[in-house]
Amino acid sequence: MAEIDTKERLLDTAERLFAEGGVKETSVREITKEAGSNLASVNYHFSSKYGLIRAVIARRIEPLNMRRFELLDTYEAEAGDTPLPIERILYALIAPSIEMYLENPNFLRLAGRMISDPDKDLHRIFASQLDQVFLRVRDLLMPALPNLPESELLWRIHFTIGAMIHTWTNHSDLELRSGGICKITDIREMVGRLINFCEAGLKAELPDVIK
Amino acid sequence: MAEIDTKERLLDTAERLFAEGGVKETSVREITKEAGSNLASVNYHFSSKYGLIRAVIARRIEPLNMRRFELLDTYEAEAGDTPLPIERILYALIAPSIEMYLENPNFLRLAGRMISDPDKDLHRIFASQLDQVFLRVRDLLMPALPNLPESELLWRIHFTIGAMIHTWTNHSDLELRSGGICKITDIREMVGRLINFCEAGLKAELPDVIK
DNA sequence: ATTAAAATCAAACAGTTGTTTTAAACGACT
DNA sequence: AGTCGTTTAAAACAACTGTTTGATTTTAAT
Repeated sequence: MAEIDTKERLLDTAERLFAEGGVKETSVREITKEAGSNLASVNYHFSSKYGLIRAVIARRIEPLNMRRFELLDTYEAEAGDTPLPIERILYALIAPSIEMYLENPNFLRLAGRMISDPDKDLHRIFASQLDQVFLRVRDLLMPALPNLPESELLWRIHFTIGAMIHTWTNHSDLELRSGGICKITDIREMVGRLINFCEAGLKAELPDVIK
Repeated sequence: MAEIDTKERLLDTAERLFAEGGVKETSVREITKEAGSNLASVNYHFSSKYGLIRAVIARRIEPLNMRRFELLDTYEAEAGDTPLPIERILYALIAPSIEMYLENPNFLRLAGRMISDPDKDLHRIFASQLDQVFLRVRDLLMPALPNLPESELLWRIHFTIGAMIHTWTNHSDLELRSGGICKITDIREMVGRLINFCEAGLKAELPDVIK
């Protein structure tokens, strides 16, 4: 039988339903019904709904971050002692989500929403992952932007992440507003635009007030 | 008696609890208990919980958008036939939320979360407000950036809004990550940084690939 | 003071929630 | 064939949800 594991079927179904309808608003009954499993299966395999949520997240987010660090490691090895080009740092930060989007369009929307989730534990799961990336990106950007005060750099990284996350989560709004001109049929193109935008923002001249 | 209206007390309490704990996860019982009113008062004054949610939103979001348009109108009148400086357009887009934050720190976090709310009606309430601002900003930025293809401009506005919203919603994360270096004690300074970042992003050179 | 509308109250309603329980079925191994 | 741990099944549980009801109080105008 080519039938998939109940456990994995639950993960897939939950991921989709969570992304479409929200975590709190999706009931265990909906998930198990759609997954064709028994109501009790969620508690059996994941011990609670919360356990299922965490499993859905863990399955995707760790590989995503791994890929970012992989790319950064590679680029850093190539660069040797010279500072990494900003564009490459941004590529390593942003591009791995492309692959994730292509193989699973649901998760990024879910992730984007969870970053500002009111549930502190859920929020922390994502935030702690971003913490690591954030610090690594900071360390790499500092030599690339030596004239920038640290606080200013940190704010700019924050803005960059914001632009990235919002693009993940709300690109369908832009498609509406632009009358269909801006859609992510070519997601690579979109990432190119985003990197270009953020690179310019990171390199921006300091206004006299702050300087 | 200097006692406040039950209706308004419900709005205030709901706003705070929604922001802290989420809309779906905050029960009518919590709200009415904390507001010191009867359980039925929400249904009496707002006909349903959903009605209360909409009232909470409407009370803040309309003045916010009004202020944006006011500023843009003023600047446009001053500028006459010359294109508006990008910095001023961005100021009109971003700065009104400062005042809102100062007098009510809760709402912006709530708003930032609702923009990507899975409930389509709630999402639309915010999205439709942003639609108007988006189009106005587009019309003003086009003459200011005449060499930019429209699709590229639209994407960049989208990135700008993303940076703005994420900053509203998640600045407390940055405060943690920066070890307290970046906090919004001076929110005006933060807005200055954000405008500076986005202006550079909007003005960025087109890479050869897209050009 | 009387009257009618507006507001509040306690109580109950009907439905959904995540979780637990107990029994049955399955699959692999001796 | 029989025994073991693993998985699935149906049903019930206790708690919580938004909403409604009908009586009571408060408020304001005549």
